Amino acid sequence: MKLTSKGRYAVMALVDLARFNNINPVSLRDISLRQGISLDYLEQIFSKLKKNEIVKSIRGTQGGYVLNKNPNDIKLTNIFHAVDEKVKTVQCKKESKRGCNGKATKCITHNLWDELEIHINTFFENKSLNDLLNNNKETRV
Amino acid sequence: MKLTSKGRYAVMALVDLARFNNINPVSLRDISLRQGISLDYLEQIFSKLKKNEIVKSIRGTQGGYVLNKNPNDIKLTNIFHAVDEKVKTVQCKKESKRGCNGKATKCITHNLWDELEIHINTFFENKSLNDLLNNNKETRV
DNA sequence: CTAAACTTGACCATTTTAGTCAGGTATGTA
DNA sequence: TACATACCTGACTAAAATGGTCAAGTTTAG
Repeated sequence: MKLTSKGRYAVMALVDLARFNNINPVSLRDISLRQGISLDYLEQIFSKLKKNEIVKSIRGTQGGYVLNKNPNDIKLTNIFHAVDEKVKTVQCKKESKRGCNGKATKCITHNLWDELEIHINTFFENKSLNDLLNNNKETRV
Repeated sequence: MKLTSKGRYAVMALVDLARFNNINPVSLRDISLRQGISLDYLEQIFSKLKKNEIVKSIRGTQGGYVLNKNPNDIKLTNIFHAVDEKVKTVQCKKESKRGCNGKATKCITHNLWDELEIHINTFFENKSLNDLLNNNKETRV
């Protein structure tokens, strides 16, 4: 069980973006340099963030990206959802007719995984981009 | 971010085992049939569970596996640890000298991933095999 | 009109996952 | 003692996911 780097990068990039958000659009090139993330990969990620209306793009010279919402209203759960980072514990949910493992009933640990998903998602829903900004200010050396 | 099936199977198999534990050793063959998990794969998993002293094996005809501890003392965290299912959010911890992404400092979201790991691990530490047994009894159809 | 920056989609090497396969070894029972 | 049952071990592998790169655009400020 691990987080993919797509999700990690998305959050890192958005925190970076949020820091400079008030002044100017931020170019992916800058984020790439500051955060050490490949430019091409960032483009894939921001394409998804834009589709999900988390950021807006401004084209042309001096263009870049800006947040499309208040940092307080951007929850981690929104970010992860945008880049297809989902908390998935059970496969069994797919086949709605049959239970898990092709049996007629739910697998004996089904409830557990449901609980776990809720537990993790709760964490993501309560954490906003703004929380991260503050947390980072406090603890930065 | 998802759970691997090795971890899921380990928990499923142990719940199955715990149900019949008081009477006789349970053969992997039976678990395989009841839970729809490949026998060969189960053997890999139980080899690890045994190394971690979660189960004991009894060889020969009528042999099988039994729990090595009270179901109350087997926490999910023990099971996952045994089968190498770990909650991993940050890569950055590996290179202790340098920070994340080869930079000198911690990445700006480092604290977040630490918090998340703790959040998830807490869940696993508080859940025992016994909890699962009871939970399953209540909700089974 | 040109350089900076966004946009899109195809492509790919590596790693992980989720097993299978092919051999064993130990032991209770007939 | 034979043999069936069940554990034991390690090598192997197909398929999927990951973590990107590459190429070829389009848009717009200056």
